[in-house]
Amino acid sequence: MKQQGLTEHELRAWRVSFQMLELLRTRIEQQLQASSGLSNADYTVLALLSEAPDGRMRAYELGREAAWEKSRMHHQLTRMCKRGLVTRERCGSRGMEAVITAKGLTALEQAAPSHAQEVRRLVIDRLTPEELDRFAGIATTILENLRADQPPG
Amino acid sequence: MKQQGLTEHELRAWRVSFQMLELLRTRIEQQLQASSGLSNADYTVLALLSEAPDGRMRAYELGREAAWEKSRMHHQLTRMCKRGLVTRERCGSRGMEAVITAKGLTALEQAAPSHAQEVRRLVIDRLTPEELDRFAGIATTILENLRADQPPG
DNA sequence: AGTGTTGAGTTGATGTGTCAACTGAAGGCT
DNA sequence: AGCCTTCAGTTGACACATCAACTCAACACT
Repeated sequence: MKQQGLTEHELRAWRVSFQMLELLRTRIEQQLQASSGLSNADYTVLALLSEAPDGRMRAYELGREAAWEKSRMHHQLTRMCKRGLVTRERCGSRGMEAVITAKGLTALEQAAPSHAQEVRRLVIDRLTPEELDRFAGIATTILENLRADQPPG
Repeated sequence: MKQQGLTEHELRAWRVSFQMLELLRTRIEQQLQASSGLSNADYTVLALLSEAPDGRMRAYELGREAAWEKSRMHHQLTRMCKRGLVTRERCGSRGMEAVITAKGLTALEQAAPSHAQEVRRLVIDRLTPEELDRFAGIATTILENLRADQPPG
């Protein structure tokens, strides 16, 4: 288990990448919050539900799709229930379904255009189509590796 | 202010990139936390301080370097003070300096190798040198744009 | 029947991040 | 002098994320 540090070059590449991630994340979050009162987490859940048949999905499926821990999803759904964006329904003996409400759907539809515009403004329009494709390709490579990887060997 | 939605292609590129970011962030965080008890935020602050002359830096400078809000930095330093990783010192009449402690430096040095190894394992070793450079280049482009951009017009 | 395991969901404690509102010194302006 | 603005820092409330521990039904095994 040798652990070689990073070279200067690699360290710089990593830091700029990581800081970009962080800053991009907070900007997207702020824009969403300010324009629609939804958090990124809210938006993710609403988008997943809105694309599912009947706007309903099992909690564990939501967790799998979003790559979230189950308790994170639980707390999130609790908060969203309180605000009337989704409801919970029993499903079989050991299951729970989340269902998007009319209010949730409205909120999503109201938030979507400016969210898309912000993504475009901050990322997509800054890159050539080739750069975007390369970026997505690299992201896919890393993501697949992350998914195939058990957290602490 | 027309707001064109994203194409299917762009949406997929965005989603895979965003999810990669999220998952990478949590994995790095977990590895750090498990191996050394430091959070990513702790590590960032300690790394910045350790590279500064005398291991000390003004709070607002730390905030600027890390691209954090001032209250985020304040809360973070408060928590780190409580754990003995840094101390605070008055600096002039309206200033505050954060100083890394021996304990903080030890924690950083102990955490660094396995952190670097994890970054290498999850990202750097998955990409060819050309891919890493392209990735860093794209990140730089986006980061510069983010920095030059006032949040909401 | 009894035992053990797995999987979905829940809970509470704690740590982390954001926002708005505040203090208090410095500096500018008339 | 008086007033205004800016800047660094502080505070408290709240939202969000993570972890460990728990419930309870389903399933497997003997």
